[in-house]
Amino acid sequence: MKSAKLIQSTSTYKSVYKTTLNQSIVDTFLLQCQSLNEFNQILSQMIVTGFIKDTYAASRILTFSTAKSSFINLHYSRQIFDHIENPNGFIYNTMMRSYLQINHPKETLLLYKLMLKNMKTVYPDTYTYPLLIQASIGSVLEGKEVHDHVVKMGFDSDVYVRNTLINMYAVCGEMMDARKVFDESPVRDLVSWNSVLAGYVQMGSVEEAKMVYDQMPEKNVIASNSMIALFGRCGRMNEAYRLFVDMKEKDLVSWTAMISCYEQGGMYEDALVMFIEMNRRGISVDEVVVISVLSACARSLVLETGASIHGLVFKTGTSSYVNIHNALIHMYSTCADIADAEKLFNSSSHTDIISWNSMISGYSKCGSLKKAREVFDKMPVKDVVSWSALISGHSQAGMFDETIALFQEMMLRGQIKPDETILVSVISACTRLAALEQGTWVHAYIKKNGLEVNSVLGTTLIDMYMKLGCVESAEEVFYKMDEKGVSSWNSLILGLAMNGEVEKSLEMFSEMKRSGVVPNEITFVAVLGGCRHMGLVDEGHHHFDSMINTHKIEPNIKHYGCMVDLLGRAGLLKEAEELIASMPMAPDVATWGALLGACKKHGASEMGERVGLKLIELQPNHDGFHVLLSNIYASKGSWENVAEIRGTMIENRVVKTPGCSIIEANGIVHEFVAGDTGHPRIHEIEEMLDVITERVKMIGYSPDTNEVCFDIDDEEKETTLFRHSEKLAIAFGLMVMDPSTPIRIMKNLRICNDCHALAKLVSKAFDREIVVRDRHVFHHFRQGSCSCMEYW
DNA sequence: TGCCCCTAGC
Repeated sequence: MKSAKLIQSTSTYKSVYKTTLNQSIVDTFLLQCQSLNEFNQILSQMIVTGFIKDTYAASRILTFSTAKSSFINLHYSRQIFDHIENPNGFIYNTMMRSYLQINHPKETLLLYKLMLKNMKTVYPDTYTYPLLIQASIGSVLEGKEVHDHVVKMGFDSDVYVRNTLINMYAVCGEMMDARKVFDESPVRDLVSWNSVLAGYVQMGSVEEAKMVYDQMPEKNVIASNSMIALFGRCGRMNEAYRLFVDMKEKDLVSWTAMISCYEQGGMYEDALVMFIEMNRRGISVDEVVVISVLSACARSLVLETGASIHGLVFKTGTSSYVNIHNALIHMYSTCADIADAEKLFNSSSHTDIISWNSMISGYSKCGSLKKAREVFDKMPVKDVVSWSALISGHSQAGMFDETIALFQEMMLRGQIKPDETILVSVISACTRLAALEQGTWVHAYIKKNGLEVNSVLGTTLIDMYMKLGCVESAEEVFYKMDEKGVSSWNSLILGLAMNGEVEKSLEMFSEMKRSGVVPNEITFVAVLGGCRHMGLVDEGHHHFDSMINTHKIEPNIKHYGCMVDLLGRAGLLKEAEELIASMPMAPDVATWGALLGACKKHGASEMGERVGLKLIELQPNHDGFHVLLSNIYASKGSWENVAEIRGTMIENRVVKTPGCSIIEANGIVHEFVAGDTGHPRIHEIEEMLDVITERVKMIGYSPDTNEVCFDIDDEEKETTLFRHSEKLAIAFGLMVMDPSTPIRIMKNLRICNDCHALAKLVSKAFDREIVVRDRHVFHHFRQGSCSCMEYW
């Protein structure tokens, strides 16, 4: 009865055997069986003759069918299983193992339930529980349940069962439980030791792993290889190497582990030397080691070695492996040998997406974005890496508009979800373009889709919000981050200081130290920069000293630059000049430039002249220094000297960088250049400027004409001043933007005294918040005052 | 009939 359905599918074969079946005939037949047809012949015969009722025969046919997954699918095997009248433990185990092998652990567990239901005729044995334990990997709860059954049924003394339990807990990251099973084991074999060791290795718990390894009664190659890899991952190269040298029997994997340790630790030369030594000793190479060593070549940009490895793998015939082929293309394109990359790429069948992606990133790295796009367009199937290579390629080439356009194209097509690399590229492009709306959209997308904001992505978001003047949003990102790296803190500290919240910035610096994150040299650039904004001379000195003495960080030229600027702005010009003289390295243009700025601010025209002339000598084509020096002369009315500077500027072909401000209004970015008359709404803007002037003059504005360095009369000076790009942008913002939205402006140069004074008064007279980011710092203008407290 | 099995990547 039970066999009716199965016979149907096998009925065409019923007359093959006339003789009665026995095990020896079945065995002979199975030995030759190579297709489903042949299999069905014997199976139908077994059913018809009733030989299938023989438990041993049934187990043989089921074992055979589960082993031949190439022509018998598991569903069919299950049908056979269901037709076996008195399946024993062995038959259950075989079926359960098959489900496990095709990754259907749930079916394995269901079969166990069936087994328990039929407990009168069949019992789980020591072979059943390892299978069940493996089937419950992925759910600790299920694993514990199975563990309970093991104890209840009395199988917990079996070494196989215990070892599988150790492995299960270790894989699930439950090392306490793994360790408990291990410690309580009456018998421990090599597998027990290796399993518990593998758990610690996977967790990266190097001390625990080391302890287990040292206690092992006999050290096997696999355990030693794992330890080498673990030491490497933790950056403990010396220990990895010592272990490697001390190993009595090294195999190919030991060499590979050591080489990839070096490769991943950035010690590319050591990796290559080790590979050469391996070859010299005549140890054969495999795919894994070749890929590792090619990666070392790519990362260290040593094309020649890479090419000689190419020669070697060509000889051994491994170059035809797809993975090696791809690694070669990657190596050539990364080393900017795009011609050889192309040659290999064109010689392949183009079926592998990885080689296409390598070509895209190769062209991107060489700056051939057009070619990268061509390859991209020709690709039959694109994955997230293809988009990532193209998008980050454009971002790295400074093509920010294109970066965002590509991202929009990708989102529009809707097939690929962006990964973290893409998001980081797009967010930094938004930062550079001051495209806050677009950036905020990306952030909203991340939140909406519940994407993980890891340290890098979070830091990029903080950086964006801070550089676009949205302090609260930046802080929100920071507090929601799970893992805060030193760069996350740096972005926060730097951003707060940049936005005029220096006190908070310094508080965060203390908080950072309290939370155990070790500050690095960038942290101190941020901290000293904060002190500089507020003119906190004593505090600046204190942090500068603690950097050297407490944190053992050698000050670099940027730290000195900050200190010079801090002292100079505070009017301590002599002290600043002395600090420059005490620097262990040659002061750079920025350092002298800071001093020159300070001279201008404090009207120290004698020192200013000296420093200015020195700077012009150091960098004759820099526009800013000429302008600064010229301003120093202009402010004391030395028009002859001003004219002289203008002469040198013409002689040195210095072109004054025009001031340029951008403002994003209603999703569109508008650009204004000083003296601009090109904007389509320029007449309205000019009318608005008149309105502004009238209103602010009533509350005490008078143009600060000292800023204009040319010898022209005061009325004309005033007109020139009113063509400054930020004023045009402010007027435009007042015209078109909703009063509830702050007017955000990005300027390429520093904001001038006059524009600063005007912006303060506008914020009061028009009751509007204005945010101007200049080259150095943010100015949040609210109700007549500015967050920079007049330090900029 | 079984448990552990290390090394690589756009």
